Amino acid sequence: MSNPLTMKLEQFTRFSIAERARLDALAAHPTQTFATGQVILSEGQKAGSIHLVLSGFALRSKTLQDGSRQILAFLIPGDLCDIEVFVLQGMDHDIVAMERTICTLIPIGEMERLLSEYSTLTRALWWSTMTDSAVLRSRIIGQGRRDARERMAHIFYEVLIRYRMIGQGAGDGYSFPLTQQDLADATGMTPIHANRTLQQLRSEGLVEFAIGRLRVLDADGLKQAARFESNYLHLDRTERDADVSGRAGDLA
Amino acid sequence: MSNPLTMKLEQFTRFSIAERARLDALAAHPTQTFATGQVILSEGQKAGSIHLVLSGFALRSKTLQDGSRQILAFLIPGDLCDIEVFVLQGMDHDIVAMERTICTLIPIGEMERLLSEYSTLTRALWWSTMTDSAVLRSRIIGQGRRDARERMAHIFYEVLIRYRMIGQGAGDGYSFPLTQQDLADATGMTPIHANRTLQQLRSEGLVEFAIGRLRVLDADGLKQAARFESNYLHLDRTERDADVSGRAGDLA
DNA sequence: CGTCGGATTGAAGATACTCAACATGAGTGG
DNA sequence: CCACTCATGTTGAGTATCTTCAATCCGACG
Repeated sequence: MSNPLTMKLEQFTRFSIAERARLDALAAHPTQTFATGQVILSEGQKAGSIHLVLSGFALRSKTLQDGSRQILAFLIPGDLCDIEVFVLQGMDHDIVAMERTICTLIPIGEMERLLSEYSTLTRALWWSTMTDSAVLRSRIIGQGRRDARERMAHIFYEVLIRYRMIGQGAGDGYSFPLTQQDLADATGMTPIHANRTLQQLRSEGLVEFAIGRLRVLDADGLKQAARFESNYLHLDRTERDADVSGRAGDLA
Repeated sequence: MSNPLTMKLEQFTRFSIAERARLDALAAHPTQTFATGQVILSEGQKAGSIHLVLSGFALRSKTLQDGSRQILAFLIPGDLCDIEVFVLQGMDHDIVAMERTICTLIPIGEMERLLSEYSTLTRALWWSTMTDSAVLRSRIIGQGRRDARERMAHIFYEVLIRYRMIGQGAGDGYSFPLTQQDLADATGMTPIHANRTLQQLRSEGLVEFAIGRLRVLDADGLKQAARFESNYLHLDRTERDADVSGRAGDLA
């Protein structure tokens, strides 16, 4: 079966049989399972292997000296936690599992071999890191120029799209195991204000946010509320997000 | 003479004579000069060559439909505007020159050859994009968890450090050709509030901000005011920022 | 049944925004 | 040389958004 990384990268490239097999084989490596709340990688750490999320949900977070925390990104299946190890000396933030999360550990050497062997893969991975950067930029725009409601809607919508990229989130919502406190740390507000903002989105009939799960009731409305601009995700081969209510099946 | 890209990358790697020569030779390519305010690359555009800033000052900016603008990053000599062209279909934001700015245009093919030829360079460039991401993340932290004064101080300090990485900014401040409107767009405030925040930093004796030029009067104070955390820049070979008042000369 | 983490509500206060006026300086045309 | 415009910077006053500090509620779990 196709691993979620393959699925994600296929948004961008069409792989040969050999490349695809090689990529899928990554999931065969030994895995490590992390419990809810467990730290996958902590600031300063430099692991000997690269962590690929196979299933579950994790996030990048940074805690400042005064205790305030900022959530930087969400990691869903198919995301690499730390390709940075290739070149940087250590993590500059933490990665924490928000539900039972399984990672494949890819030895650095193995990854290096893979990259030198298949230049298509190198490009695909590069694409992946570039779109990650684009997501970071879009979040800066959000924090700088969007109000609380728009920011929260934007996060919900972005995660929805990303789930759909790996062929999930079509049914009744998707796994989004955050507390309102976490949500506040992601959007840069206080938990109180996050609560009220959430209530607003609920009352507008856009989303339902039960603990651990988000259900998008009105995707178009949510997109509008977020003032979402689609182009930054650089989806080459997909329908983009014109039809989010649509079929997950034909992404593969 | 060494081009600013070489200088920057040497923060991370030590190059062989051949590699260094090859890298320096990039500056020999045809250049293009942009006037103040001129758009170097605009959203949606996909140029046939990669733009490397040789001298001047530019920024990445994104204008939303409602006219509000967010400045995403500053580009100083040694920065690449659009390595993304390798893998993405086009720019998702604009790049604008803020003073007379000279770019080398490196044909994509040439860059590809360079990368396949010298794996050290590939790594070094990878390091560069990774640190760029780290800067983006730090800005998210800023927008989310720092107040106006801290945000502005942070931007000033970050640019100071980055200038020092390329061996500049030691004397009486550095080129920072922004209006208060631009500063507001970078920090996510209104120009009025940017003005007042700036006045505060001035009255505290931390900086002087004449038009087009920033002078840091009290680097340590500024760092403190920004609640700056040094590690995210991943400076391997330099003194980091322990001694910002110090000597630019021995960076090379 | 009590405790505990999360969610929710209220009210007061701070930070940052809006709107509007005014100052300053560079550049332009009469 | 002066009047004019225009972009930038500055200041004031009123307002909105978001925060702080409480208190309360609720369901899960021992």
